[in-house]
Amino acid sequence: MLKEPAEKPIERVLQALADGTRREMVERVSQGPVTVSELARPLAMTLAAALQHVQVLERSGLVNTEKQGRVRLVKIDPEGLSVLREWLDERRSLWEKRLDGLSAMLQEKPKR
Amino acid sequence: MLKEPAEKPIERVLQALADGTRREMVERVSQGPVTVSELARPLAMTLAAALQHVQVLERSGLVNTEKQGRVRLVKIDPEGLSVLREWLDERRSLWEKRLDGLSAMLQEKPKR
DNA sequence: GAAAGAGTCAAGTGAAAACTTAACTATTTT
DNA sequence: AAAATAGTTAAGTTTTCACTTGACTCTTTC
Repeated sequence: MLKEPAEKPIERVLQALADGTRREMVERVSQGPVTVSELARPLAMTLAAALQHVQVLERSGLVNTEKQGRVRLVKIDPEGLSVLREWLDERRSLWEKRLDGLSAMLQEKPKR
Repeated sequence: MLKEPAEKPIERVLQALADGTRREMVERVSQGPVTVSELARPLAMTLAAALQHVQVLERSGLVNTEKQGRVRLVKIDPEGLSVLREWLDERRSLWEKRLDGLSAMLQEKPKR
C-alpha cells in the first residue's frame, strides 16, 4: 500500500555513480573501510558535502555505514554493484541476441 | 599536448545512463535501429529534446547514428556498455580480492 | 516548385543536484 | 570539566541539466 515513488535500485545506482566525486569515494572504500573525514580530506570540499555524498551512496546500496563512537565507518556493499551488473547482463543478452541474427540479413530494406 | 577536459569514457557512459529517458531510448534502440522521431514519439517531449538525448548517448559511445536522407538512424553501439562492463569488472575484482583476505583476519583491532 | 516532414541550432527557463555556511549534538582528549 | 574532534542538520547559493521555443536547413511529396 505504499504510494511512494519506489524508485528502482538501478536508478539510484546509476545516479550515484554518475558523479565523479562519488566514484572516487567508491574507489577509496573498495580498498577498505574509511571514515567520512578520511573520504573528505583528499577532495576539495567540506565535511558536510562529503557526508551528503556518502548518504547518496548509502541510499543507492553501494556502501554501508555504521556509527562507531563519534566516527562513521563507510564500507563497500557488494549489493550495489551487483544491481548494476545484473542490469548490464540483461541489456547485453538482449541485443547480443539481436546482433547475432543480424549477420544473416545484412541487406537493409530502405524505408521511406 | 591536449589541454582539453578529456573526460573519461566511463564518465560519459554513467552520466548518459543516469537519466531514465535515455535508458528507455537505449532499451528501444537495443531492439533495432530507429529514427529520432520514433524515439521521441512515445516520450512526452519535443523532437529537439529527444535529439539532445540522442546526442548525449552518441557522445557516450552507447549508440551510433547515421543520417539517411532527412532521417537520422540511431543504432546500438556495443562499445558503450562494454566500457561500463570493464569498469565494473575492475572495481569488483578490486574489492573481491580484499574481501577474500578479510576472512582470514576477522579480528578487527579497535582503532581509537 | 511549393508544402510538408525530419532534423538542427541557439537561447532561454525551471528544477534538481552539488556545495557552502552556520548552528548544534555526541564523543574523545586533555 | 573544558576543549577538540567528527559528524549532523537546515537553509541558502551556485551549477548543471532537461526541456521548450522559435528560426532555419535539407529532403521528400504532391
